[in-house]
Amino acid sequence: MKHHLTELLAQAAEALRRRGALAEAPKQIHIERARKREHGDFASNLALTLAKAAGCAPRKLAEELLAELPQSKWLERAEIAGPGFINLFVPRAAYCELIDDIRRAGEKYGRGNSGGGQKVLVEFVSANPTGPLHVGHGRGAAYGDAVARILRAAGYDAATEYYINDAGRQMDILALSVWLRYLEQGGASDLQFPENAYQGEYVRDLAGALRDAHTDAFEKNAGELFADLPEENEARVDELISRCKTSLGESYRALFDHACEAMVEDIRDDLGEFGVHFDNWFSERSLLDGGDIEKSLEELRARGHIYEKDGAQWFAASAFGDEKDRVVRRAGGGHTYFASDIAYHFNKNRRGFERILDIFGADHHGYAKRIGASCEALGYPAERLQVRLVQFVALYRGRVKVQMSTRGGNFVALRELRGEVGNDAARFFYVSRTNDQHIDFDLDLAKTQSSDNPVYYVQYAHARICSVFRQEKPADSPDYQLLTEPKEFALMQNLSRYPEIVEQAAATFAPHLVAHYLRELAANFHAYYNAHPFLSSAPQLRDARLGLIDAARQTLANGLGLLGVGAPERM
RNA sequence: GCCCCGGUAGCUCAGUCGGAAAGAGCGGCCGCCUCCUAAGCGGCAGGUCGGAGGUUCAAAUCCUCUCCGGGGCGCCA
Repeated sequence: MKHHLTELLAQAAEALRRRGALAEAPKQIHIERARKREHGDFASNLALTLAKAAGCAPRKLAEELLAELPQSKWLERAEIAGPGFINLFVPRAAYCELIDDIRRAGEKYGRGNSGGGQKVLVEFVSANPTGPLHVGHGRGAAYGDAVARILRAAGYDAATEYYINDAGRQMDILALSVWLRYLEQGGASDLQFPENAYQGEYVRDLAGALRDAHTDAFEKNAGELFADLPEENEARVDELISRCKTSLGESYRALFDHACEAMVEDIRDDLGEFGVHFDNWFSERSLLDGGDIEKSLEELRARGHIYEKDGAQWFAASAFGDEKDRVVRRAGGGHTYFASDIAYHFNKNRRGFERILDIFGADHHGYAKRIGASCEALGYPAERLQVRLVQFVALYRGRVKVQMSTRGGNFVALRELRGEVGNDAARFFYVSRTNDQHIDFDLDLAKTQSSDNPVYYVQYAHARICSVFRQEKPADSPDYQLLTEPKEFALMQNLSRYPEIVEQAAATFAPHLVAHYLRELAANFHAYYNAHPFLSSAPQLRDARLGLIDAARQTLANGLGLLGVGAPERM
């Protein structure tokens, strides 16, 4: 509808240009939904923006545009208002036709092709598999998954991916933590579990599972393990890891893999229950094994962006907008985490994606620039990579802020949140705010007043319509011209906005637009429901009304689907 | 010190590629179930859009400065 009217204005402008009244056709025609009923359905400021260049008063120019406006079944009339706005009125018949369109399209209503089949890779969550996901990861999961669904609806070819950090020190610490718990459970008495190892209860579960699978294959004397350890906490853990590796020899790999695989499986299950399924799980270790790290660094070196200093190898990131240069290979040998990132994005670029979307937690915002710098240095277009940060989720119990730290084991798990408020409420809540807005989540409030959550309001609208249909099925093609109530018109108008919402949400990676839209649409329906009877009205009017709310039901279901939230038939 | 995000109604937030008289939910107050699910609806009250300049026919929206809050700045991952 919007596209069509924009096209009409473009044709009018083009006609003026041919006549010589305009020097050139407008680059972009801006048209928006009118806020007031008396301003029609759509309004354009075209005449105001062109007036200066045309050397002509805006209202006069608007008049000339109107004279050239082609006829269309979508356009009843156009008016000039205020300083020179062009207000466009869509005929009622067009809205009536729309109801049929929606019902015929079914779950396809709202899908568009603004994406043009572009291949997009959406990477999100990517939490270290060193512990269960917490509520912060949940936000990334809900956001990333909704973005991917919306992109697909808008005609993008979107693939989702989880990057597994299955290499590096944090994972060694997890393996060590599991091993120590294992020894503890085996009866080791003089064991001092380090405070900076992973404290969570799940580590004990992993140790228990390790014993179930391998009995006492990993038993060692704990006593000598703790002799003469360094004072400083981090150094002590590193020394313990080193002794663990020496002590276990070949079987360290089995310990490590056991811990890693169990954690990844736990994360996969957790996300699966949350309705988030990834197309691909990408292993960091595969970058090492497949030689991608060497290849990407070699490519950077060949392009002259790697230099040596203080015995380490540096990537000249500052030449590409980063604050400073970054180490990729340490003086002591071994590549940095950043080198893996370079290789990972090198790999992403080579897989043929036209756009690469990284969704990070706000604490990773520093990486955006350096990763972008590396992609550019490797010869890929800077605009291909886009990064969206998801701001923090602060948890409160009453007025007390809950401190979260994965290592301390003092975090609130996504699983716990899901259990308390439910998947639907959690998902809807997570995406109700823009990604760059902090969320303060009061767990007590979520538990005691869950009906305050707008998700129920929207779902209830859907369930109510289904309930009506259990008593009377909607007919196929009623006469929608019978729908003359203002509330009916408001509902139709809002239904017609849905494709625009999807398109805009995709263009700006903004699922919250869908959430807010659904709230409005549900409000339209509830108001209508209370004002006019459906079943008890005259047969023909009844059929028209049932058809209208069927279109509303479909749109609510489609929108909820984009957010990964269920559309229940009963509540 | 530098970088990122935010500051809009009592609270939580939309609106920010400039457009016509600032929007919603919650909370508060007043009403509505002999009738399709009251998890609902109708109405009322509530605003210097953090502050100051600037650009413009037009600024919550763009620019500059400034104040306040949150987060980030390792040869950690």
